[in-house]
Amino acid sequence: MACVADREDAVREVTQVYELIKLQQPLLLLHSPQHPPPPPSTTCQLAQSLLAKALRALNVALSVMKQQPAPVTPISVIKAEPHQLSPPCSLASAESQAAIVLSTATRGAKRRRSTEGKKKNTSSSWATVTAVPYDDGYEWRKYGEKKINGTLFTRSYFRCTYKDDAGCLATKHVQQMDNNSDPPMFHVTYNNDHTCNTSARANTGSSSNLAALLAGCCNMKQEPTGHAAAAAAATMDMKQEVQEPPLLLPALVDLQPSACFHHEQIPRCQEPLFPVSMEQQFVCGPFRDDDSEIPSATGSCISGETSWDGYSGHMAAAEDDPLLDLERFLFMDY
DNA sequence: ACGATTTGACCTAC
DNA sequence: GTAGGTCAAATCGT
Repeated sequence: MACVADREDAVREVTQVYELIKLQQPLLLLHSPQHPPPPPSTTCQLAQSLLAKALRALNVALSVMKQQPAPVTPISVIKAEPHQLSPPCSLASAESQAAIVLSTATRGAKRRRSTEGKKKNTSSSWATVTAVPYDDGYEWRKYGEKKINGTLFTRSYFRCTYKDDAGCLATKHVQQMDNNSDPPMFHVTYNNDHTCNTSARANTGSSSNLAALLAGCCNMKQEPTGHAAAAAAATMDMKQEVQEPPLLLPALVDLQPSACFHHEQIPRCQEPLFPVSMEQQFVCGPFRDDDSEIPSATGSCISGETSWDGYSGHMAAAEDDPLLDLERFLFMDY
């Protein structure tokens, strides 16, 4: 039986760190193109310190969260590796699905992409399970929809809006997993990194992730996320009044796992969080083949709501998974 | 009018 | 033949 006080403590700690990050953000100049950035070394030190604290707090919180019933909005992100893939979607429950990750690489082993220019990217493919598949920081244009065998819902295909302009080959497809979970979960598979913008942006796969932000800050390559969340949401029917998201981190208004962020609240940290390489570089240690969801969940922590849920979803999916693995993972570098 | 989405056809791999 | 992925004309929304 989970202790409510522990949970509240965990949430409180996360909140504090989050607020700290928010307060320190002007120093980080994560989104302040008007001001010249501080020296890279200072920036990186501060960023890493904050990130370490955030991860530690999140770890504590998530440790408690593990005791809770799986909330909603599970999100897991993983660099797809053929050997760690689950069998094609039992599509049974949201909990189990949270950890299910498929790759186009594996599918590619079964079949190759049909048209030219799309078959060479099996190495740049990753998948995520999320409740918010359409707001991942990039602009997508839908180019197809298909009913897939064994699925209840059609699969939607998207490609980068800037495919023509910048030759960006990034694509993704979104598959709703079932209608048993609330909110509904989507399996999103990404192919190809974005080449329509800076390398940092392309590598992260999401301009919104804190680690990506930190990376961009340290590398001084982070660009204003011009065509980010606003248009991403515009690609779908879940259109809300999405404006250019606030440049500063939003207040951590609600850490309750059962709550859902509105677009205005989402700190622009939807999935995919980033490819493995980025995550390894700035957040975590080496991945484990048998625990591949953990890094991704961690990577999403800073964003708030969705990460919590994602983590919980993962935990629910792997009940035997000891927290020690997570702690080892989180504190490896501290 | 322009851009985005829809949808059936087509292509390719298995 | 089947299934997944993409194309492109038609349609829709602004």
